[in-house]
Amino acid sequence: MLIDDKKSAEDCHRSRCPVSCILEIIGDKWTLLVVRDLFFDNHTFKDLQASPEKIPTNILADRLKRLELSGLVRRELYQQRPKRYAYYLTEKGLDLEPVMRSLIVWSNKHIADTIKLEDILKE
Amino acid sequence: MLIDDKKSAEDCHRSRCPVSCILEIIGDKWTLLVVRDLFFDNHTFKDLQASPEKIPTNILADRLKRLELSGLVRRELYQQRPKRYAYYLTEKGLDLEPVMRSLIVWSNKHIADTIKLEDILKE
DNA sequence: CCGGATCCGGTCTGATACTG
DNA sequence: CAGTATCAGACCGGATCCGG
Repeated sequence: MLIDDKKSAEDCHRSRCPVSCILEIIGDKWTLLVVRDLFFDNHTFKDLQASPEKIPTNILADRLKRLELSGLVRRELYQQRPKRYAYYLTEKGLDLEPVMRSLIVWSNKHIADTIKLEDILKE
Repeated sequence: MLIDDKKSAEDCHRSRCPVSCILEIIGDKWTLLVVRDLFFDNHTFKDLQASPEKIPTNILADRLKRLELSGLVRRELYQQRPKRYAYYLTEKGLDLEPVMRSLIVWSNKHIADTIKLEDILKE
């Protein structure tokens, strides 16, 4: 995995379209779910794995790697032996908050029974 | 195609997570690109096909169907013989504007050389 | 020629098993 | 616990075909 999507990346850069370019990074089924969990204080591999969508371990590992490569996530060693890492959003990652927020607002308005933003943000 | 993703949909509904739910609709590589083009006054199949990302015709047809089923897009007959349809965002679809906007803002800030929002919105 | 539908090879996903 | 390996099958996307 982690093949470089060379062709898409070229397309993106050539067109210089901001939508196309960001979708190269977060435009798949799982990445934004991982970002969501990182926003809501899940930081270890285990925590991230425990989300209701049950992300497969290999996909999770791959997405974390990609997010790190893109500079949205940074790894931090929190235990020496055995080595354990926690994952945190960088500033660049945290800047996705308006995206997250607008997605939630839309869902709350248009999809019945989704958990309300106000309830989520009680932290 | 257009298989119903039954399992994911169940997961989404069970968790009631707004992020998860909206990603069921727009969380793939192409859908948001189609939405982008609809925002920027491309409405025929041909127009949509002409975007720099060169979406394959079968994928485009599939995404338009899904978007219609989700109620984000409506089709309008604009020519009788041969039948020709134009695609428009519904109100629900237009409500994605803040999502679109936040994505563009993020790209402008973090990805070099992407076309600026101000330039795009000169319409 | 336009708007798709169909076919098909290759890639990626994701369930499971496995390792340190 | 935190990942890596494996592998069948789903899905993507390129090419082609077809009705109007």
